[in-house]
Amino acid sequence: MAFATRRFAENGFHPTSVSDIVDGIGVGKGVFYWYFPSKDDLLLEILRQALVDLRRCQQRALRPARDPLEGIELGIRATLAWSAANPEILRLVTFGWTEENFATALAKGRRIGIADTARLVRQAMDEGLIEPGDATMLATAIRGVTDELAREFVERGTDVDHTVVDTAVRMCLSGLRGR
Amino acid sequence: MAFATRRFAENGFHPTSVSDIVDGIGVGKGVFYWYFPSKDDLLLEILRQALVDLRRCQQRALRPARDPLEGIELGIRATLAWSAANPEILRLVTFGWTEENFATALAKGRRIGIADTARLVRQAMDEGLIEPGDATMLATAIRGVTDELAREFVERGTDVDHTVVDTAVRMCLSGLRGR
DNA sequence: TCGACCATTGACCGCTCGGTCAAGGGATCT
DNA sequence: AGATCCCTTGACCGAGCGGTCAATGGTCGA
Repeated sequence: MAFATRRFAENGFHPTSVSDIVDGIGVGKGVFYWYFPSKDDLLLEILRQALVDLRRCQQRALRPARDPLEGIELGIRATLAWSAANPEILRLVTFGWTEENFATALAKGRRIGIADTARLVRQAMDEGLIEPGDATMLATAIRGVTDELAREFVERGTDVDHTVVDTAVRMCLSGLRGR
Repeated sequence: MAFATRRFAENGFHPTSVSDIVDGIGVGKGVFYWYFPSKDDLLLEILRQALVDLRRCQQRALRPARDPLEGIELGIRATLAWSAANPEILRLVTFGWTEENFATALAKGRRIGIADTARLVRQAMDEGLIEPGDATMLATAIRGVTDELAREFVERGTDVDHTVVDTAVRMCLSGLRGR
């Protein structure tokens, strides 16, 4: 799976053949189909595991938060750190959105992620930390900032340094606090 | 090109064959290769035209702006309106990022778009409307908000109503104005 | 020592793909 | 009428794909 992830990310999913993968790791083709029912299922499995891993990272990261806004901040930082550490996965996710059977799996993960954030946003509203509003939409916007910055810096090959992370955090938090 | 755009968006680029396209519009295969050197070039051409069209829309939209921040706002609104009007293109763009020869074309368009925004941000800094900072990075974050919200609503099939646009605008502007 | 069984091999299959090209309209000009 | 040129056709091609499977190690319990 690690090797396939790398190849898919470098070459694209369709242009990378099953033969490429098995030849690359020096095994026969049969062994691939012994462990995976199809090439599509391989990618699905890679995506599923990645989403689970990301969410676990986020949850672990925001545990020490003392209030919802700090939780959001820690979540953003964790997401960016994870993205920086898994650039290949990001490319696969991007591709996944362009074909239906992968997109449905991703949509599930995204709904979950946004719901996680929205819960924190709603808490912040309840505690009077920010003005009331559509929590889900705000959570979507936050995801937008983090996703795009992550994508940008993965692409540029730059390490995600503090400046970027701080920008993302500041934009999201002051965006939440409203005009 | 219109038909191919639709098919690519629905089915994915690789799963849609040239035969699908020419059969779909009722012409022979030869006529395709008379007008396009290859299937890849067709997609490249679609993307190139789309990026040009988007930029033209943005430029036209922000002409009546009286100050840089208003320019940014009008640009965001124009981008979201265009995205809502061209959902298929958005899918193709997403796919394009996953394969190198399309990604390079897109990267060029993105650099241009971010530079356009960054110029406005820098102007706003010079005029003292917002605090100084890294204009390009802020422009990147703005693009993140708009892209993601656009993608979200295109996907949900919902029309982009005023609430969404206003949220995007508010997040970006108050994000710019800083803490 | 000998099956039983899990894991592995890679030649092979049918199929579809992107791309080619000889042949054939059908305007337009001479 | 004939020649020229532009556009169009669709049968055809080699290549490479995802996926199969009979054959074959290699390991371990009896």
